[in-house]
Parts: sequence; C-alpha cells; structure tokens
Amino acid sequence: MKNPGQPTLEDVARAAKVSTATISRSINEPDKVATATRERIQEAIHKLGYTPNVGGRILASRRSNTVGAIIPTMSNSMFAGGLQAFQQVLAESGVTMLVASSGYDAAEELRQIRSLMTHGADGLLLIGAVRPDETTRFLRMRNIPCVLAWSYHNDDDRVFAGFDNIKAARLITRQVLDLGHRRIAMIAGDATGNDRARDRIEGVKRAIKNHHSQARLTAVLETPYSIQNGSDAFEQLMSDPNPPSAVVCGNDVLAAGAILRAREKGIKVPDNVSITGFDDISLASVVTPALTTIRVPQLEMGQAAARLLLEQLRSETKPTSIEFDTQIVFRESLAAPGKAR
Amino acid sequence: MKNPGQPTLEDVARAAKVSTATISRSINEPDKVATATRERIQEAIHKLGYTPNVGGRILASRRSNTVGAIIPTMSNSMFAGGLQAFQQVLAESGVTMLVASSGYDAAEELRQIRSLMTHGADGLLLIGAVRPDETTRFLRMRNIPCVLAWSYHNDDDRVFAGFDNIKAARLITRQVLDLGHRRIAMIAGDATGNDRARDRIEGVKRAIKNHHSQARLTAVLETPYSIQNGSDAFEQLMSDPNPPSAVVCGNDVLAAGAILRAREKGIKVPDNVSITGFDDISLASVVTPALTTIRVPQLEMGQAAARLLLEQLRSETKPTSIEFDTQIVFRESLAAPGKAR
DNA sequence: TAAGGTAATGCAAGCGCTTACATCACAACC
DNA sequence: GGTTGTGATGTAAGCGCTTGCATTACCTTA
Repeated sequence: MKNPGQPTLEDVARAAKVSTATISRSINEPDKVATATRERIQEAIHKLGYTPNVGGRILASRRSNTVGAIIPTMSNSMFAGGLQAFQQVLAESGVTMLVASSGYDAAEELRQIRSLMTHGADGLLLIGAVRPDETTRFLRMRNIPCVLAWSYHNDDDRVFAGFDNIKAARLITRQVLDLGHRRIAMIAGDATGNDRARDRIEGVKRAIKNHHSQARLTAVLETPYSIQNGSDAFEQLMSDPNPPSAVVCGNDVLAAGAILRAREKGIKVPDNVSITGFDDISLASVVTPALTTIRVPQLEMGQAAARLLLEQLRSETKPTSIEFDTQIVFRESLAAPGKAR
Repeated sequence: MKNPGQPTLEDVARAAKVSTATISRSINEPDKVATATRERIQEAIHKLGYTPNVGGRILASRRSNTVGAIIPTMSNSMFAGGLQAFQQVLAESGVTMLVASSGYDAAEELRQIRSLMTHGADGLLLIGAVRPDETTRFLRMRNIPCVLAWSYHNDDDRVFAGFDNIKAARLITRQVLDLGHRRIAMIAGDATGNDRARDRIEGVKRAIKNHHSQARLTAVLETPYSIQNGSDAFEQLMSDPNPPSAVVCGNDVLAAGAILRAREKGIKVPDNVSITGFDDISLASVVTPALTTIRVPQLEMGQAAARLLLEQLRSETKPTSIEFDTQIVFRESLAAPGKAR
C-alpha cells in the first residue's frame, strides 16, 4: 500500500503494451489470456516489481480474500498448531488470515469480531460453540460465514470442525475407572463461557455416573489455565483426609502443575495418585512422569476448518460439519490405584 | 465482504442530509464536525446499520491499517507470546494483524511477504536479521516499513526490537565456564539462514575462546528444532569416549530432548553432565531436572515491535532500535562438573 | 459598517482494480 | 466470397471512500 510511485496496473499495461483488463485477467484467470501475452505481462510485472493494490481489488471485486481467526490465546501451544494449519490451507487458496486473541473474554471476542469484519474479513474461525446473545445476534444479522473449531455438537446447525469434548472426557475417565479407581477428583479449566471446559466436566461426570461401580467424583475444582493454578488445585485436593486416587485434569497445563506439586510434596505419581491430562501438548511428553492424556486433532481441525470456510465463501452454501475422534495417549501418569511399582 | 445492498456513505449522507465528506470526517476526525451534525449522523449510521467498506477506505486513504507478521512457526510457544503482545498493542491503535508462518524457509518467507503486501499490509514484523538478497532487495525497493525482532545488531541500520543473541549465548556459556566446566559441547539449532541460531553458536565459541582457561568446545551439532533431534544429538555427544561435562543447547526444546534422553540412558543431570537451554519457554520449568536457561523478553519484544512499527507508519521516520537484555534463569540442570550430590 | 478571521460543510477528483460488453482478427464452413 | 463462430483483447463504467480546496455563515474587531 502507499509509497507514492508504486507501480499500478496502468504502469504494467503500458510496459506490456496491453490493456489493464488483460493484465487483470492474466493475474486472476490466466487461461483466458494467450500464452505469449501472459509471458510478456509476467515480465513487465517482474521488472516493475508490481503488486496489486488490495483496496482497488476489494472495491472492484467486492470481496477481500481475507478471513479472520479469533482464538482465546496464542500464548500456549494449545491452538497454535491448528492455527498454523488453518493458515496454510488458506494460503494455498490465496486467502490471508487476520488473527486476534480474546483472552477467553467474551466481550473482547465480540470487539475483535467487529474489528475483523471492519478490516474486511470475509469469514471467521471461532473457537467453541457458546457465546453471549449479542455476539450470536451480530453474527446472524450480518450473515457472516463462520466455522467453529475445538467443539462439536450434534444438535447444532452451525458449521463445526471439531470434536466432542464430552465424549473425549468420558473416554479417558472410563479408562481411569476401568483401572479400578473409585475416588476421582477433577481439576477443570474455567468453564465460564467456555463450552470446551464445561463439556469436559460433563463428560467426567457422566462417565462416573454410568459406571457400574461405587465410583465417586469427590471434587471438581475450576481454575484458569496455568501451571501454578494446577499445582495449587492439586495440593488442595490432596489435603483432603481421604484424598482421591486419581485426578483427571481438564487440560495438560493444569495436569503438569499437578505433577510438579506432587513431586515437591513427595507424592508419587502414579503410585500414590494417578493424574491425567487433556490436549497432548508438547508439555505432556516432557514432564516426569509423562502424562497420560487425550490427543486432540489440532492440525486436522485447522485444515478442515479452512476447507469448510473456503467452501462457504465460494459457494454460499452451508457445508456439513466434521467431527473428529480423539484418543488416549498412554504414558506414565496413569496406573491402577495403590499399585507400588 | 458485503452482502449486496449494504448501505454506503451515500445512503447515510442522504439520511442525515449532509455530504459524504462530512460523514467521513465525523467518523475519522469527529472534532472537526459540529456536535449537532455529528449526532444526526450517528443516528443515521445506526439506523441504517452502516459499516464502512474497507476497500473504499484503503483505496482512498492509501493505507490499510493492517500490518503483517511472519514468524518461523506458530507450532511452539517460542514466538506465540510475543506475537500476541504485538497484536494487542496494535489493536489498541485500531490496526489489525495478518499472520503467516514461513516454516524456517527463506523462499517461503519471501512468498509470504509478497502475499501479505498484496493483502494490504502497511508494514511488517519479521523475525531475525538475515535473509536472501532477493528478499532484502524487495523490502528495500518497496520501501516497506519493517521491524525485526528476536535479533539485535549494532552495526545494522534497520529497526530492531530484540536482543543480542551472541551476548546472550556468551552470558550463559561464561556461567558454565565459571562453574569449572572445561569440556563443553553444543547442540545448536539449524543455523542455515537463521542468524539467531548462528549467533548463539558464535556466542558460545567466543565465550570459550575468551575464557582464561583450557576450556574447549568439543563439538557443535546443528539440528532442527525438535525434542527428538535434541535427544539424538545428546546421545551422539555422550557416546564420545571422552564426553563433555556440559552441553549448551541453542534452545529449550533441544535441551528438553537432551534431558529426556539422559534419563533414559541413566545419565544424571547435572551430576554427570550439565545441560543448559535457551528461551525459557514453559517446557523449561517443567522438565526434570528443570532447565537452567536464558530468559528471552518475548512480550516486551512484541510490544516494542508494535510501537516501533506504528511509529514508522505514522511519521514515516525511522525510529531507533531497542535492545533488550537477557538473563539467566537458574534452575537445576546446571551445576559444577563432577559434583555428585 | 467594512474587513478579516474562523469554524462547518460541500464539491468533486481521484485512489487502482474488476468486469460486462464491445470489438477485432482469424479460421472454418457453406 | 460471405457468413458465422471463437478466442483474445480493449473500453469504460463504476466499486465506496478520503481529502484538498472552495464556499458559506457567522463572529470579531477597528
């Protein structure tokens, strides 16, 4: 943009001795232009160092080839991988990604949505399914193409590229139960306005409830995403005179915190207490003992989200949501209760 | 962008019975418009649900209020924190961030630069100082406002918001030397086209060379960023009949890999061998033993980069670079050699 | 009262691009 | 030879906004 003296289509046209229309075509629909002409144009473009001006392009074509992505945070690797995959697929189609982060704050998210739309986003990637009415209304009213990732809900007609957090949480909890644990506690992420955290809690509850045993969920502590909080929550749980034999965590960071505090306190994992994580971020394989956790298909979700969004932009139709499976990654932090190795 | 029938400035003008110019002013320079008029306009805007069209705005104002950021990768937390800080500062000034990742590939980086410029970036955040001639030429030719982060070079007249990797590497290496280590090996990141990795190697070399002792750098292994590679490199180093007593790593991920393999092999850290990292990502405090490493001012760099970039965009002047200090974070993986605790 | 100043607004010329439509050259066919 | 079809290219009308300059209305001041 800018810098007086940037070459324009007209300059290229003069250099290549064709009309601006032909050049525009040769850029956007190459096969509508004769090969010889196209080569001449290429040369001129290269020589002048021409790049199209977005403003003109957006104005004339009435579309910006830009989409926005709003993620809760970039500061941890939680979403970064998916975001990168998303961007790469978009880039292949010549679409660029605007990014903003909401800091898990719904009001901020709405502000960011507005800002991205003002800056020309043709569509949006959002994380999770639940948001305040005002946001939902805004999205509906403006009829903004949208893909929701990291969640999946059957009964929802919006477009998802994600997984069912309830199912995933049930999966790992059932594993814990099947190993014989009967007193289970949970350290969950903050579920306020966060359907992923909420669903994971729900999944743990259901798994325990449906298990044919006397298993009990002794406590659920909700706490924001940080190692420190995980540690503190763990300590609190273990100070119970009758502590749990397994602690299921809503994400790997909280679980890592728990493991660190366990070591400090001389509590053996998994001998004295089992700990499980969720997300399988790189932390999980690096703590000692390594975390048994749920692998989340980050890259796949990012790629799928990009495809679904592109599809919406191109055809104005609503594509069908994609549900991904999750699976348990077995490492060292989960074992049968009371087992001293 | 834009469902047909979106109201335009002209519609608002008609509704508010003023000229489009006045409306434009009332949006962009409110105090140049009489209060009564402004209120009338506000009302009309609200009633019509008007939002400015980016295309027109960019075209007419010759500026997009968008900047691009190209980072080597989003997949690890290395740059994510800085990027988020960068974005937040920009957002406060109404500027949006386009993001792309190059995968540590210079050709891809140039492609991304082109793409971001085409999509309207007014300025660019890039990581590191070194790039191929073609890229440098492109940036110079187009006279693109640019801030380089994660590096700092005195003798370079471009705008940096970073730290001196040589200095930082010397700092931690001197610490290793001062503890008495005399056989030191390095596991470095891939230095091809990567001045951060290159400078860190250089820093280690200089520290050893300038130390008044018989200290030797026994080996330098360059390897791409991954835990696995760190592990393998470590194993290779330790298979030397006369292995190093300290392994300095070019980043925390490689160091974490080294620590993991050490445990697998029954090599005690730091009793048998000391290991140091670089970057202080969250991994560093979570591995066992926790990594002694260099803290890098991620957030500060991101914020500073944003400010420097905004300054360039607003005033067209070249602001002065900012150099940040780094410091050693002392944890458990570094100790005097041969010391069995 | 006239001259001069100031604040508020309008006028209109683009900004650089896309695209519907028009034109042209040429080959194929009758 | 005339007609028609086809592919390549040109023409020109905007897309919606900003902004330098002109205009207007009204207030000061001498």
